[in-house]
Amino acid sequence: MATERYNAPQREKHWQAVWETARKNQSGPDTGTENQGPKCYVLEMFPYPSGRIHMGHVRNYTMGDVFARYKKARGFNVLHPMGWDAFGMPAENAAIERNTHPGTWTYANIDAMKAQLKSLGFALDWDRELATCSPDYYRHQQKLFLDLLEKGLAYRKSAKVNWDPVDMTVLANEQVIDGRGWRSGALVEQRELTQWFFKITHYAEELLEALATLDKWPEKVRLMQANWIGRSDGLLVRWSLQNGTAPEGHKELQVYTTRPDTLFGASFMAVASDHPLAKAAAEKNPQLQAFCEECRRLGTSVADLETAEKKGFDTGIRAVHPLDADWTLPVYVANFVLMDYGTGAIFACPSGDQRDLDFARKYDLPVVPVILPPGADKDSFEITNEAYDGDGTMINSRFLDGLDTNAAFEEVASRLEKAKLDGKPVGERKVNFRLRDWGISRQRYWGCPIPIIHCETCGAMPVPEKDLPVKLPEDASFDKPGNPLERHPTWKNVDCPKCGKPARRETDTMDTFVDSSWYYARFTNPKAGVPIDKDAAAYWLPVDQYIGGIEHAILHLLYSRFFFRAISDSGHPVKNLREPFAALFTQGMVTHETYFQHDAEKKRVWFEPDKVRFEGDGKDRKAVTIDGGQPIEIGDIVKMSKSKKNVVDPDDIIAHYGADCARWFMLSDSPPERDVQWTDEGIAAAGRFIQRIWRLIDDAADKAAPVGEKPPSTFSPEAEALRRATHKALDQVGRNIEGLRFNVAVAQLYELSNAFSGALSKSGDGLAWTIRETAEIIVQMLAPMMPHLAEECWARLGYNTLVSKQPWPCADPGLLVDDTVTVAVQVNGKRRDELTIAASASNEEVEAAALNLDSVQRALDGRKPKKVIVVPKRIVNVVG
RNA sequence: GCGGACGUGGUGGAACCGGUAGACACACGGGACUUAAAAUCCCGAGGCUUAACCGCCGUGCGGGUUCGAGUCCCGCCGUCCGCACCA
Repeated sequence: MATERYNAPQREKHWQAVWETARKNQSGPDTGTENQGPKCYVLEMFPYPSGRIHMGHVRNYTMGDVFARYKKARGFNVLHPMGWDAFGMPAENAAIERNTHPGTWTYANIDAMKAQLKSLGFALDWDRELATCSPDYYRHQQKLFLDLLEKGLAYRKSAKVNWDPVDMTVLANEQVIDGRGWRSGALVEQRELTQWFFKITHYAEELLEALATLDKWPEKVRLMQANWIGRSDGLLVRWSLQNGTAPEGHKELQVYTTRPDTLFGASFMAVASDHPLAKAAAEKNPQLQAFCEECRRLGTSVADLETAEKKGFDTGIRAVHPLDADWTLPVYVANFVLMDYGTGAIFACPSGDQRDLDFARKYDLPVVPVILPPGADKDSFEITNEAYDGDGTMINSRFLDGLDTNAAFEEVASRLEKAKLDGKPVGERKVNFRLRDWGISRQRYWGCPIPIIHCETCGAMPVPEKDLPVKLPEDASFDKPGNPLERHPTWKNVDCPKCGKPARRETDTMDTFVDSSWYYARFTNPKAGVPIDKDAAAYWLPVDQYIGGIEHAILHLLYSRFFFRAISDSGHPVKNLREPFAALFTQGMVTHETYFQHDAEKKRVWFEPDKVRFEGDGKDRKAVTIDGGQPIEIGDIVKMSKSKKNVVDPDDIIAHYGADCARWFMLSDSPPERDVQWTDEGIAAAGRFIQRIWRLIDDAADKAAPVGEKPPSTFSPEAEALRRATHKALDQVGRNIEGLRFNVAVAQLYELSNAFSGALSKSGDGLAWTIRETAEIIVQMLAPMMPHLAEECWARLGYNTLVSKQPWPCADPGLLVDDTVTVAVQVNGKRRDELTIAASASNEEVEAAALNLDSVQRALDGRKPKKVIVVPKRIVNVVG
C-alpha cells in the first residue's frame, strides 16, 4: 500500500487544535505546577507588533521553542511566555498615514501576529501575554518611575541632546549610530533641552564588574558592553593659572588625565569652547568669542564633529606646571576637547597622543618624547608624525627617567596627591566612565506618559499613586509633526497635587527601551497588582535562557541590567538578584540573495525572489525576469529586508510546506549564532526530509513489535548495530540541544534516519523490537523541533497520547561504548592504515597489531620503530 | 586608528580536551523504477597522478612547538562586526 504524502498544513492545524484542547501550552499558574522539576525560564526577545512575522522571528522563536520543549521533556517546570513591545514610532506614523489611532493599528497587528505565531506551533503560554501599550502594563511602569525618582535615580536636567529631525524626538547616545538615528537614519543634531534622565552612571562600576559573572553570555557582548561603559583610571590635576594672565576669579584649571606619567612631555593646555574658563576669557576677547561660536556651530551634528579638523585659539592665559613652578604653558580653546568628558580641560602631550600631536604641528608647539618604546634606541628615537601612546621607559622626564610607564604613573600620582595648592591636594586619583546617563524623554504620543505635573509654585511634582495610571488621551490628533500630547487642548491641564493651583502635565513620554527593561520580570506574574510579584519573580527569575538578536548587545541588554538594579534598589528587589538574564544567546540573521536591474539613473531596482527565474548553475547561473525573460543581476546575500525586497513571507512557507518545515530549515545547516541563508533548495530539502520521516515511520509502524512488548533476550548484529546508533544519537542530540547547537543535532537526526532506513529492509532476532525502539526515539527527538510531525508519527506508532507530553527518553550507557574500536595507524605522523580491534585490547596488543600491518611495514621500509605512541581508542603513531 | 571574531570541497557546514579532516545537507554526475516525467531508491565524488592499487598534496599565507596541528604559539593577508576626538 503506497503511503500517502504527509499533508503538513492540514495536519498542523489538526494538532494545534488538539494541543489547544489539552491546554498543553501552559506553564501553569504563577509558580507553575505542570512539572515537579526545577524551574526553567526560556525567553525570546519580544517583538514589535509591526503587523507581520518575518523569518528572523521564525528563527528566533523556533530556537527558544525547541529549547523550551526539550527542557519540559527533561522534567523542568518551564516558563515560556510571549508579549508585545507595543509602543513606538511606527504606530504613530501609521496613524498619520492611515488616519487611525495608534492603538487601533497596534492591536490589529498584535492579533495578526499572534495568529501567525500560533500557526507556527510554538509552545507559548498565552495566558501571560502582555502588551506594553496597555495601561495595565504602563501604570506599573509609572510607579517604577516614581520610585526611581524618589531614590534620586531619575532626575531632570538641561542637557545637550541628540535630536532626530525626522522622528522629531530625542535619542540616547546608544541610539545614535554613525551619527544617525537608529530608527530613522536621519543625521542627528545637538540641541539643548530639559529632559528626564535615569542615573545609569550610578551603576557604571557595578555594571562593568558584574560582566565577569555573566559566564553564559557571549564574550563578544560582554566586551561590547565593557567598551561602552568605558572605564578609565586617571588623575585629576589642578594647575594654577599665572597671575595676570587669567580672567578675574579664575585661579586654577583642573584637568583629567590617564597619563600623568607623560607630564614632562606637556606642551600646552586645552579647554572646551563651553568651558567656564573659555567663556570668561571670551568676554574680553571678541576674536575668541567668535572662535567659540564657530566651535559651537560646528558641533551641531555628530557627523561634523567626526570629520572636523583640529583647531584652537590661544587665550593668552598661562598655566603653571604642577611639578615645576617655573614652567608655564599656554592655554588654548580647542575644538576637539569635549565639555562633558572629564573636566572639559586637558593637558596635552604631543609625543604621546595623536590629537595633541596634530594640534602641536599645526600651531608649532613643542614636541618632547618622554616614553621610549621597548627596543628603541635612546639616541635616535624621535617623534615625527606619529605619536607613541604605548608603554616603555621614561626619558626627558627628570626624576622619572629610567622608570617604566606604570611606575612613573604611580610616582607622579603619589607626589601630586601630597602636593598642595591653596591647602588642597594638587592631584586626586579618579576613575572616569564613558557611559552617560540615559535620557528617556521622548516628544511623542505613543509611549508611556511620564507621571509628573509641573507647577509654577511647587516645581515638578510626582503624580500621586492613587491617580495612576496617567492614561494617554484617546482623542489625540496626528495631522501635524511634533508631539500630539503637547498640543492636545485639555489633557495637560491639571491641578497641582500639592498646592491645588492650575498646573500642567509632563507631555514627554518614556523611551520604549524602558518598556522592555522589565517585561521579563512582569511575565512572572503579569496580572499582579504591583509591578513585580515578589514571590513569582523570586521563583522564576533569572531568565535561564534569553535569546535574541546581537543588535541589542548594548541598548536593550545594558538598559535591562541597569533597570533591574535600579528598581531593586528602589523598593522592588527580587531576592538578592542583580542580573536578570543568566544565559544569553544571540542568534544570527536570516539572509537571502538579492536581485536587481539598473534604471535609467543607474539606481538599483530590486526584485522579489518570486519574480526571478534562474537558468544554468554554478558559474553560469543567471537570473531573468519571470515574465519577460530579461536579464537580472544577482546581488549580495544580505539580511532580508523590505527595502531590498529579498524577503520570504513565513505565511507562504507555512501554507506550502508547513510550519515544521520552516522550523526545521531554520535549525539546519548554519550554526545558530551565525547568519543563515534562505534558499529555495534548503526549504525544499527540509520538506523532503519531512516526507521521508513520514514514510519511514509509516513503514516502521508496520514492521515494529507491538506497543509495550518486552525486550527480547538476544539481538542480531543488525539489531545491535541499530540500537547502538540510536542510543548514541540520543545522547548526542540531547547534548546538542542543551548547548543550542541545533545544526549539529539536525545532522545527527539525518544520520540516524539514514541508518534506520537501511535497517528496515533487514530481518533478524530482536529487530522488530529494535525498530519500535528506534522509531519512537527518533520521533521523540524530533518532537521539540517539528512538534506537529512528531505527534502524527507518534499516533501512527500506535499511541493515543501526545508525544509532547512524553519525558525525554534515556540513553542506555551500555550502548554508548563499543566492543570493538577502529583506530587510525600513523607512521611518522602520516596516516597509513586503520585497525579494528577489541576495545579492551591493551596498549601492547594494539602496538603489536599495528606493527604487524603490511602498510606499516611498507612505510617503515625496513627501519626499526624507535617509539610507538598508543592513544587508547583513537590512534597509534609509529615513529621510525 | 583601537578592540574583537572569523578564514575548512562547487556551496552551507562537521570535527569532544592536540589524535582517521570533510560528518550531515545542498548542488552535481551515474544507475534503477517509468512509455515519459515528477517523486522515490541505490551508487559516486577534496585535488594531482593512475586503467586500478599505490603514491603525493591538502583546513587563507609563512614560520614554530609536538610522536602528531583545522585545533596551540609568532608574523603576515583577507573578510565581517563593534567603538571612535573619551584626554
